[in-house]
Amino acid sequence: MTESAVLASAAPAAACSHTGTVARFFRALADPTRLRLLEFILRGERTSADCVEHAGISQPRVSVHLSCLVDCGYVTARRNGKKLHYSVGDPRVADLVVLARALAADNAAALDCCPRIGQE
Amino acid sequence: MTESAVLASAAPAAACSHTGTVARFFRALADPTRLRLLEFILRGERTSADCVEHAGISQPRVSVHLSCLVDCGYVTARRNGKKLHYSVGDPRVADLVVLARALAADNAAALDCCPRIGQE
DNA sequence: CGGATCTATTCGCCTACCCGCATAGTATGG
DNA sequence: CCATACTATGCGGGTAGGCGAATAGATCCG
Repeated sequence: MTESAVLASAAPAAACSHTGTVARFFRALADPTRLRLLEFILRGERTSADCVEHAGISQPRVSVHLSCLVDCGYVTARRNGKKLHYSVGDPRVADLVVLARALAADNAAALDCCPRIGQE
Repeated sequence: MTESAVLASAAPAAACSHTGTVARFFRALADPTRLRLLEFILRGERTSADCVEHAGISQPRVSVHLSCLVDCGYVTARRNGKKLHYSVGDPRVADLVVLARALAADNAAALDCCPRIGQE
């Protein structure tokens, strides 16, 4: 790792990450299937098989969604034998979801009528 | 308004809003243009003209995005003379954005490489 | 090694949604 | 009231990203 790379990763860069990156971060939660999976994993470590059963869609689709959640830093994967186990390490993820749920609940009526966003 | 409707709006329904609704809520922030507008308004009350200039897209498009943010409960509109002024009333909105920015910053590298989500 | 699981990738299709442009609607001030 | 901002809607086109189905790749156990 170069010196500048070390500095870059050490610096939080927090104040100024690009808006596009943050939008992509939100996009990961903007799909009902992924959000459902994340909240499922939030309640405890889950295997892929657990997730497939819970999501009610094909294994390949679930694999893609879980990869996405991992890439975006929401969950981490741990291999144990043949199986992968997924869990949420960062407690801020739960905070984010709880906060969003509270806000969404307070605006559910208007939200459900917003014609600019698909009906489900 | 019916009695049951009154009860429904009085009850927070907080604990159990449907996942689809929350996903729709996130979807509003999943677009870079809308997120950019929200963060702009978060820094102070803005007119539509301010927003058009800041966003760099056409007035009709900005109008649609602002309507979406209003519908989803992120911002409120106030008319003063001919102009509409937009602002963020609920402080939790700022909390949500700050929290998401912090998480996104800590995963920026992986996020930018996630092939499941478009490159911008 | 070889078969049995478990997980990831590719393909084609289809819908959601963003954009610019043109136009319609609405509130205010003279 | 009417002209003039200001704001919202409709349309056509393009791209992102969701889905199922088929298949390829990994990993472990005997």
